[in-house]
Amino acid sequence: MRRTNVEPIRKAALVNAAISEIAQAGTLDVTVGQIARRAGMSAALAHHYFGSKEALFLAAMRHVLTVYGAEVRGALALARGPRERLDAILHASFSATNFRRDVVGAWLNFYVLAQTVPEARRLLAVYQRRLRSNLVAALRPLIGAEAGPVADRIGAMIDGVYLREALGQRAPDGRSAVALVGAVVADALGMQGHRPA
Amino acid sequence: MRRTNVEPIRKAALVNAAISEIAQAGTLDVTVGQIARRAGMSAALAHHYFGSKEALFLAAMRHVLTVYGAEVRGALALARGPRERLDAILHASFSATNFRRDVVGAWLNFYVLAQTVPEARRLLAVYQRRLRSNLVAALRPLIGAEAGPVADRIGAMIDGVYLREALGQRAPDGRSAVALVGAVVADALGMQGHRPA
DNA sequence: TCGTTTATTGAGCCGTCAATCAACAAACCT
DNA sequence: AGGTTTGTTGATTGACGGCTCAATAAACGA
Repeated sequence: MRRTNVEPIRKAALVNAAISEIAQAGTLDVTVGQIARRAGMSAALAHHYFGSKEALFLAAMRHVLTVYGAEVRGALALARGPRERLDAILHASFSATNFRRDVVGAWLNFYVLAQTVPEARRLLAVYQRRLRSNLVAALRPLIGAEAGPVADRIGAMIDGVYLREALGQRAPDGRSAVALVGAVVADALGMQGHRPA
Repeated sequence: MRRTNVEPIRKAALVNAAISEIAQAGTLDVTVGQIARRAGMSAALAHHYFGSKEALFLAAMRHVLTVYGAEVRGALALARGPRERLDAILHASFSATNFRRDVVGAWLNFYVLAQTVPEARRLLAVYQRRLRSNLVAALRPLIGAEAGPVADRIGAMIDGVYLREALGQRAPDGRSAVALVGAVVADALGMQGHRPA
């Protein structure tokens, strides 16, 4: 066995470079060469490690989803009670690591990719299912049967805030994003009992 | 002067074809040739009328935004009172013409385009400003100073529902989309007086 | 009829980019 | 040292797509 196993290092560098480049130029214009240069190696090496441009994109997407998932799980583990679980999900979604400009830009491009590439579609579907199930689990003790519909609202809201951030001219602000979604959550919880349906 | 001025006809055909093709393949893979073929003409003619691929994309984007804007204005003209104005905006946003799969797909790609092309960014910014100002105008008589923040929530919610629809496997359902956003609106309006902040 | 304007296209140039390959470099083992 | 595995790249290829252009067809006016 080699002493320095460079493969994972190279792959990680390429994945990070891909995220940045994709966010900046879109999957449309970004070339393997650009990504490789940013990662400090030749285009040939990128092909050597990932085989194809598409495979590299999917790896980048998996990485973003993995990091996000890990952060959510970590925050949930510390939460005591349903309200804290909700807060944990929101804060993880808009944390400094996930709510960065380039990551948000990459997300947007992944959505576009998902319209064509089945594997990308599958990955996004997994993310959405997990998010929904986490939300429902936290909401159920608070509002019972309403948990499903309310989870759908919050989920759409999170995606919407992400989408808008991709276009915003100023740097992403996790705090205000949490406040925005948090208001919807508070409304939905507060309405319990005030209205029949 | 020619009897039949084909130019506007050709341009409209190209714009519609572009929307469909973009939604299906993304701005990445779609070629001018594909769009032109769908519109029933040669790629050379598409270049003749629009000059460049990017100009064609922007024309398609303008068309989508124009149709949407006209529909909102039309619905607002018929509305009596703030509540009906809110409903009018929602229904126009998710009407059968705007909430079609290919149109939603095109929207998504326009967002990506806006990350690189300044003119696309400008167009999206105009759309967002108009939507917000319409929402605020309708909300102000109902909730006063809260109109601004609530409009931001509803706006993000609409975008989020659009985004999710682009990925959904079943056909877009305007009714359920209106219900989703409508619930947030109802919550926000209902909360008036129940909470201090 | 004939020239002029308008509409349209096939062919091709030019550039780009994903992917391949053969060769080189370096670390390791024996 | 010699050989083998691992890491890396420049050069090349093959394909493709945006865009141009010269040429054709058709509609019109005089």
